[in-house]
Amino acid sequence: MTAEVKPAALQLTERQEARRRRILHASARLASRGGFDAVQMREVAENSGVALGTLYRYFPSKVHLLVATMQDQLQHMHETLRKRPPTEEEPAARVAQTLMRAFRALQREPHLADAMVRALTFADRSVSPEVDTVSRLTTAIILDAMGLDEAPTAEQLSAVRVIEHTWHSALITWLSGRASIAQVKIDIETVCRLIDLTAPTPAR
Amino acid sequence: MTAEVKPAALQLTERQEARRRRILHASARLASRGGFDAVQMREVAENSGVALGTLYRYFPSKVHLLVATMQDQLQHMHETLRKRPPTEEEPAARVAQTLMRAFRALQREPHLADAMVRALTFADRSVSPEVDTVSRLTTAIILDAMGLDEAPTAEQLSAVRVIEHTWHSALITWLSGRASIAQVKIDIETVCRLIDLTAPTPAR
DNA sequence: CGCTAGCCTAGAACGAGTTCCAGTGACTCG
DNA sequence: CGAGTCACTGGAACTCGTTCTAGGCTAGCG
Repeated sequence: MTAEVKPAALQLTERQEARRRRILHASARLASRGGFDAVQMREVAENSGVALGTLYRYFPSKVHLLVATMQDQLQHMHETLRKRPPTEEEPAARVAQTLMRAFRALQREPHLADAMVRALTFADRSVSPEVDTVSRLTTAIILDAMGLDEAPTAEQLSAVRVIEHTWHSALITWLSGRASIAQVKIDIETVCRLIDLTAPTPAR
Repeated sequence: MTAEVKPAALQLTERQEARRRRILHASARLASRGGFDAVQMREVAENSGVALGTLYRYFPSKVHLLVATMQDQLQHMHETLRKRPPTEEEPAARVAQTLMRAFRALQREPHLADAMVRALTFADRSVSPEVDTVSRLTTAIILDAMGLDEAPTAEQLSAVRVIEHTWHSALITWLSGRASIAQVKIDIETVCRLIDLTAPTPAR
């Protein structure tokens, strides 16, 4: 990671950066209270001391705002995870361990997780760039966890994409109460087996 | 003292069943025009010759309506797929072939697919039973495609769940323009490898 | 110093999902 | 036959995301 890749924010002044932070903070706070529905644009604006129109200048829709919130949280998590890399040996186990850590972190703020994930999957084409950024962040977290020596192969990247798919979707089923935590764990462990399967030096 | 009954499936008169059909039909038609946003409750009501309040009696929210629409379409697809079972030999290939067929069918009505999938992933707890029905239908389609002789093992069921996760999430990335059709194909083929991996009598 | 350009604020206004209400018609039970 | 019940109708009303308008404040520039 070299420079800030904020697309919407080109050279913000300090006051503007502070506003942006206040908005994201208010968004996360409201989200952790009551999830997606609790993040109401008027309230976000009020809580961050900004006019409604200004909020919309910074984030052109509620989904944009929540996806940006997710970016923020993910960056946080990425750093945290980096500080304590997984203890397992095998790449598959390392990824599973990392994702379960992330999952436990989300469990602590289920409403926030709900808001962010719902926004992410509900996002339409107009939010694609931002969603893509989130996706790249997630990919980076997984690749980090794998602890590869060399660049990943195309096959491995496919496996990582599938793991991401499973991660998001499993999260949704858990958030909507249709899957238990144990089931999410099993699903993650199952999909992580793909990593062994696509290792360049097969241990099959 | 009459017990509260689920309005969906229990003891509808003929006129009511006809109304329900008209509503679902109007919903699908509007969805195939312009996706999620084009399905407007007032318009659905008008197009199916029903008052708005009545529409809400049958389907308590737009998401409920669209998930029910998906149920309907999935049932259709299940029958169609049954009539032409996959030609491949190996279970993994059979499932991949079946899902790609389903995918091509969705490509023909991308807006409809958009509306249904967005509704599905956006659904909150109040829609859990309906979403679960959709999930069971999908599971049935995949299990059918596998062409098992015996009941699936727990491991296989995990693999099927992961395939479902991947299916939904890959669909979303395609619908929001962040993945190409080729990429969806690769992801599906990748995840289907889990089937071989969890086969009770390993084919390799 | 005054002007113009932007960004910001307050608040009205609009659209679509959802809820509510008064009335109507049909069917059942007494 | 009469009364009550219940689904349906038409439409008003409410909420919240989003857009629009008018005016104010700041900054840079002549």
